[in-house]
Amino acid sequence: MSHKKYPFTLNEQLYLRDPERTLLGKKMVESAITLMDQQGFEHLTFRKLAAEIPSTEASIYRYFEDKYQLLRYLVAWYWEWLNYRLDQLEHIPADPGKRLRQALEMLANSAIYDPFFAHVDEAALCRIVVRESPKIYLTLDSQDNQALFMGYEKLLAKIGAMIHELEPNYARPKALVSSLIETAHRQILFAQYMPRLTELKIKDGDYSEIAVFLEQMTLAMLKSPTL
Amino acid sequence: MSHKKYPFTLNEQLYLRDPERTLLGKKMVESAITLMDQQGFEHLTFRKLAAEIPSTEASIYRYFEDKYQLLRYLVAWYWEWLNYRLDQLEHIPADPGKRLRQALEMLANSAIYDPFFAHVDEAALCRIVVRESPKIYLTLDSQDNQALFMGYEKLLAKIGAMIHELEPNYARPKALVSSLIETAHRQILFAQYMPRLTELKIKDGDYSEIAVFLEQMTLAMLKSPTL
Amino acid sequence: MSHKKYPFTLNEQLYLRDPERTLLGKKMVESAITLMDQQGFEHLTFRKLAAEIPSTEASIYRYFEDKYQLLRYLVAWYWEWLNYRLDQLEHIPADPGKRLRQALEMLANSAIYDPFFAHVDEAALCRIVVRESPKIYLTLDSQDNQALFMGYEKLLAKIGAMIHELEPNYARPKALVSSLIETAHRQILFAQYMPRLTELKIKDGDYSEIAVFLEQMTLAMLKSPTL
Amino acid sequence: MSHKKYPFTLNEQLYLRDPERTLLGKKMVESAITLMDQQGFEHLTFRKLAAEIPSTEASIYRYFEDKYQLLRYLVAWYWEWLNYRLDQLEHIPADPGKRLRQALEMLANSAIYDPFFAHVDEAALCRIVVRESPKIYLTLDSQDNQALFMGYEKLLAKIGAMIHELEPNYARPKALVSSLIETAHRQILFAQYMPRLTELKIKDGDYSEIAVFLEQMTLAMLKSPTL
DNA sequence: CATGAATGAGGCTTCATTCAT
DNA sequence: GATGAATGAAGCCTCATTCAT
Repeated sequence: MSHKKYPFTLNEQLYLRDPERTLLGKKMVESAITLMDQQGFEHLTFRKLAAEIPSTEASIYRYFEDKYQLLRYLVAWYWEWLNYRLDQLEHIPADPGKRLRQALEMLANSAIYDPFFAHVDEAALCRIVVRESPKIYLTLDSQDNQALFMGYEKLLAKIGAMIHELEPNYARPKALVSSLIETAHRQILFAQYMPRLTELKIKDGDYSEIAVFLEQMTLAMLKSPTL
Repeated sequence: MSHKKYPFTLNEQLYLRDPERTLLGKKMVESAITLMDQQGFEHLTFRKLAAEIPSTEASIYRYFEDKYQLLRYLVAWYWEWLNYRLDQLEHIPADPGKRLRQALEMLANSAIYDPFFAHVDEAALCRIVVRESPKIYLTLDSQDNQALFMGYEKLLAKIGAMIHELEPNYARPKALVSSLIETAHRQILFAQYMPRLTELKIKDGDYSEIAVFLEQMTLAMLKSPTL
Repeated sequence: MSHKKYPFTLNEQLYLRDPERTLLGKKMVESAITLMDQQGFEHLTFRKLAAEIPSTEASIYRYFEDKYQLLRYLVAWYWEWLNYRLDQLEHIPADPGKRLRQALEMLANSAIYDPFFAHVDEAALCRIVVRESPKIYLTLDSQDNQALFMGYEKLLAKIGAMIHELEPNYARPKALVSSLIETAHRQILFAQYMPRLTELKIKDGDYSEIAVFLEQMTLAMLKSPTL
Repeated sequence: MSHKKYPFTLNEQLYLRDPERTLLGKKMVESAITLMDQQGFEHLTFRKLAAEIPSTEASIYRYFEDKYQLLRYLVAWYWEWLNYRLDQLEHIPADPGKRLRQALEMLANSAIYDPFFAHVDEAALCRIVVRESPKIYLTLDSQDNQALFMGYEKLLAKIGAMIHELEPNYARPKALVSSLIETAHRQILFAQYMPRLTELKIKDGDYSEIAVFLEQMTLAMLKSPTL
């Protein structure tokens, strides 16, 4: 397990000891996701995490400075994972419109389990990112900021490039793609927990209504004359 | 001050004693907004809040069960305030398109100070809503949920009705309006704190780029054939 | 109600304002018994009591200095009530042995509701006395002590006199009667909550096994040569 | 000290970390007994206990869940200690009557210091048991109950067996022995703090009057025909 | 490298009491 | 005489972190 090549790497600022390199570290990540998802980041403590693993608080301190670094690690992991999935798609040759549509579909499915990473519950991780990341944005110093949003920026760049292929003159690709990403997250959240705030539905793990909404928004914006 | 008619009322579930009815209560709201904005909800404690007012923890507990209820109060206040502002706009007779444009402009300006409520720093409150509300969504039982999102739903209904006037056949007004609201919040956040994630800029309190982006998105969606 | 002649009076040290003289006062006594029985004296507070009545903390302070005085009031009330019941029995002329037996039976039934005092749940009050009175014994200064145990001493004197009639030479009537009283309390407690500590049973409110045990103990002691 | 074999063990439900195994734990027990005896269980707090040791509240919480578990620990310790003392007596071969008399004498002396347990003030502990245990009886769920009263039950069984040797047909040995135990406690209490409730006296640590009273009660009951 | 133990600081909440009406 | 509001002090408990093994 620890010998399998890991398909992406995270900045060293995001941990003290790389949790992917030991079994104990992987359990930390796994349990941290479970606990944060269930109780919220605010109520996570190293004591509870240690009890869940089970291990000791002191052991966790060897891997992460504090729970904030652990959260940053998870959020950064999430963005890198989306990039990794996007890269997988690009192996498939296709016309620009189809590739963009696939990318949007992937965003709509951003809460879906990836068996390649056995110890990560991506659906739970996505909920964590949705809930907690706005808070991180406003707390960070620029150092941490860099490490965290490299993944987000790469994503904007890649999907922005697809847009450029389709509509070379579109003026605000980053604003559009970041809106698409955030809209995907929000509409998934609303569909699942506050159905009175949207008409979109998720039925039995089928996110196609979300995907269609994103596609519609994208196409409309690209055709629309920039005001 | 206490005789001035308050233009909207909040559900009784949102407090123990109505903070609008006493000077002490208003100070609580004012200081809570300041502290939450500066340190984040997680780091707010009634002890710190009491020190800021200044008063005592025990006094605050007479008004709010805990800091979670206080946060729910603030978020609900925010949505009711947006409704109130929207109602102000509607007094002005205008053609449907112009009224919708005014509504979107108001959303783009949702972080702007309203002198009518002297003790509320709306810009700070908006940041709080952006940062903390996703967390509330996932923590609530349905009781609290109701009280909290009545304001949000009313907003969707009102702007939805404007859309209906312009485009009676549009199929997903709630999904569209909730996306517009959330996009407004996000783009404001990105423009201010993570400028590498969007091209939109806010210059000297001028939110017009945000407003234009929202209008463009709206018009594009309404013209676009529903897929 | 407040005009009905009260059949016994309590020392003025036991209250600030006589609770028997107002409806509010009676509710205090009634609710205090309920709460102390259910949650224990330690967890009783004037706030909870006020909420139960319902009234305010400040009102209760008009009647009792603090919860300790309230407890002393209740315990003293209990002993006076037992005296009152004993006096009722003595109205019935009977032979000494029968009268003593009736007294013991009354002790065995000390947890039984007396409809004359509508606002007092004697069974609950008895549990309170059993649970809390040992604590009072060791906390009191002699002033309070006097007021509290007058009732207990009168009871010892009365039943001691009956014993004297039967067995004029018995040397330790107070030790015997106080043991009987305490044994009654304890065996009732054990029968109800810790049945593995005694063979005695209480079936459907029938305390006769307890009564028989007390009678047996009394008779045996009186016949036995004092060592 | 930690190597000396401890002559009895307490159920694991009665603590989080065994206080007998560390110096800090022993100090907790010692100081808890002192404070509870002086101020009463109700006024004991982990803060005060920590100050007395001296240590911190957090450290105490590693040993005991709360002060209720600490009280349960002490009460259970007390009953196990009586059993231990009874077992010591039984090493001495003797005729049944003499052994029973020795057992009763031990009960009458249940407040006497045992130098084997240097950190336990048994006289204080006995007062605590007398004052506080009735309260525990009525608060317990059955789980805790089991752990607490195993010691009491064992005591009843052992002394009950002695009675059986003397009077094989006696019908209610548990009721008798539990009454003897409780009478011992009560008469000691009365003799020391409320001398007007009993003729029995304790002079200079001489509990023989109590012992004689218990013996008399026992013999009388055993000779008495069961009603 | 991992663990068991300890603890200063601070979180959340309630209490007991008083004051003004 | 009764009530509503306010508050200093203290309750209970957990956290974040360090140290020694």
